[in-house]
Amino acid sequence: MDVTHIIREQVVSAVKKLYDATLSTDSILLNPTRKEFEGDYTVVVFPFTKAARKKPEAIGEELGNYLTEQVDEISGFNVIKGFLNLTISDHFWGKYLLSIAKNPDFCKHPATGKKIIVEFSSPNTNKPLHLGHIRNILLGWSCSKILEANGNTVVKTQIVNDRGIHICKSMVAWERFANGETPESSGLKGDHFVGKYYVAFNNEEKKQAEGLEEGQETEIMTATRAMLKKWEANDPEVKTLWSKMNGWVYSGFEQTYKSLGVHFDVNYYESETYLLGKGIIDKGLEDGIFYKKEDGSVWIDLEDAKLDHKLVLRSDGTSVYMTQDLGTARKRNEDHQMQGMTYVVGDEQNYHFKVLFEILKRLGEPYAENLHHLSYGMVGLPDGKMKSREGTVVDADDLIAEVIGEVEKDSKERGEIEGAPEAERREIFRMVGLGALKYQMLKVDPKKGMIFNPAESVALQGDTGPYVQFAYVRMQGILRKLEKGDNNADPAKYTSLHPHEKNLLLFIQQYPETLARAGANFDPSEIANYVFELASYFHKFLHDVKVLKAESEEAKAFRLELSKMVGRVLEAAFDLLGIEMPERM
RNA sequence: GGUCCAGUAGCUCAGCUGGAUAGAGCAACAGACUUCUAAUCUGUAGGUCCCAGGUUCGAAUCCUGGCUGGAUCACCA
Repeated sequence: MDVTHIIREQVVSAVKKLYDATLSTDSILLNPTRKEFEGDYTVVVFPFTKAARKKPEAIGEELGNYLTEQVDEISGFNVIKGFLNLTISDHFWGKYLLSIAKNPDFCKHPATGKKIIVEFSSPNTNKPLHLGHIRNILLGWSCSKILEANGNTVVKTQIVNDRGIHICKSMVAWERFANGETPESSGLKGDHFVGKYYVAFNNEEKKQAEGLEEGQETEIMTATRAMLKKWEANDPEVKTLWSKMNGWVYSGFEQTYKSLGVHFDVNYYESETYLLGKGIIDKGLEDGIFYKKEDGSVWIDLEDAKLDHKLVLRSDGTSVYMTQDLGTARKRNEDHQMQGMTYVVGDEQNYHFKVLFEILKRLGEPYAENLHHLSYGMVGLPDGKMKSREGTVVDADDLIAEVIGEVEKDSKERGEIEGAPEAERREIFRMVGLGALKYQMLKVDPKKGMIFNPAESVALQGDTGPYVQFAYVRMQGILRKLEKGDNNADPAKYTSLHPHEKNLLLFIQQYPETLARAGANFDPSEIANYVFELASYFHKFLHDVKVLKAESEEAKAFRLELSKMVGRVLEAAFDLLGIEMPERM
């Protein structure tokens, strides 16, 4: 039983008895006591002054006396100004530790029965993934894991932007310049290979544009438009080329996803969804949700939601982005019967998603009350934005390789795992490198823009992924050294807790609510910040307290159990960030 | 111009629904490995929480107005 619930309930009944005022348990302000004061939990008593008609200090004294007498778990208190600091008795903690250690579900919440679709990544098929995609993918993956840990069923999906003028550009360039070259023959990864021809297109177009009047179209661009027309007319030759080149890109993406440790449950392709949604418009017109202008275009009036008027169908009857998204949402509901959907998309589309959600609501879609746009800020480089034209794009595969290489170099200097087999060492470099990269990307609040410095590669000390992994590794090291069957002592008999030990338990106790909050806010950074703090308390604990050479068998049993529990929470929390834990490093 | 978001230490960032003397990490400086892995720990130094008002016992946090930066407001996707 979480001791904060006990305190809340007891404060409510104390206030009722002493001052005859009725409060709800969640209106009680209860915080962990700040480090500079004595105590474990602090009740803020200012809010009771009205009902009690007494000074805050007097209320604190009365409440403190009442609670210490009535509540077994509370062993003492002190009052400073309007703050009542309560001390939890040491014998509570041993019992608490055993109870959570026995609970296999401590790190997750019970099932909600809800199914939620999470859409992320959603790449174009004309160039490789870059740093911006990495943030998107990691956020999407982590958000999915967090929603799952909060008891939801999650369907991970991406919508692949596989049609349109951009892919035709690569196709035209390949036809003209490749001489039949393929990823296999060139030794290039498929997405990089196609990206190369996208660049070739841009170079050629630039060349052709020289000497042309402003507004005049280049020959290669005209050819590209013609190809798009053929694609739309289902020209078999064009479609074959299109499938071939997209196939190359997909196999490249697959590799990148694999090295990031992510996958999708379902893929949607824009080539299959871009015509959806028109039926919704027709029905919405009948129901008066949309209106038609004289030129035949269809709009929705969202002024009462402060969103202005928005086009949903062109005058020539063709779809816009919004039409397609409406159709895709409905199709997903037909496919999966979900209770909600989360879109991981950059914050430049905030307006689009506000409008989309508002329209879905007005259409009465059953999942419309549970839609969320996980909006994230752009990833910037220290010297400005990433611009593909200026070649300042940070390639995803390069970055991953660089980070792992950096870890390898660093690890060799340390020499700690030099004796391990080559395969195991490579696996460790991979886990630690990705851990560093993922943690760095996920620890900042998604909605804020972030600066990423690839030149400094990725930090390995301090507030980093490896710092947390190292805490886990140290725990594993203790378990390895533990001699089997030499300790039958009861951890609950250990009742003179070191401040670090109490601190760890107090903090572990906060994990469930942290998880719930991260889920409610769709915010992996809350998990990252939590896990860093937990690791930091554990490192301090290991520095000051001996586990294997504890002063008593009870102390040793308690510390082992505590260390294992810390390890469990660290591992579970890092799993939510998509980061693996090495056994040694 | 309208809307949305951000502004906290030299740098990168925490700070939850208003609570005590605003916190970490990096970088700098000074220390701690015959000890369960020093990818660790301890200390020093570093602040006009963008500005000005307001709300109240109390504001980095809420409200109003401004300043700065970003995004967006297409019959583009």
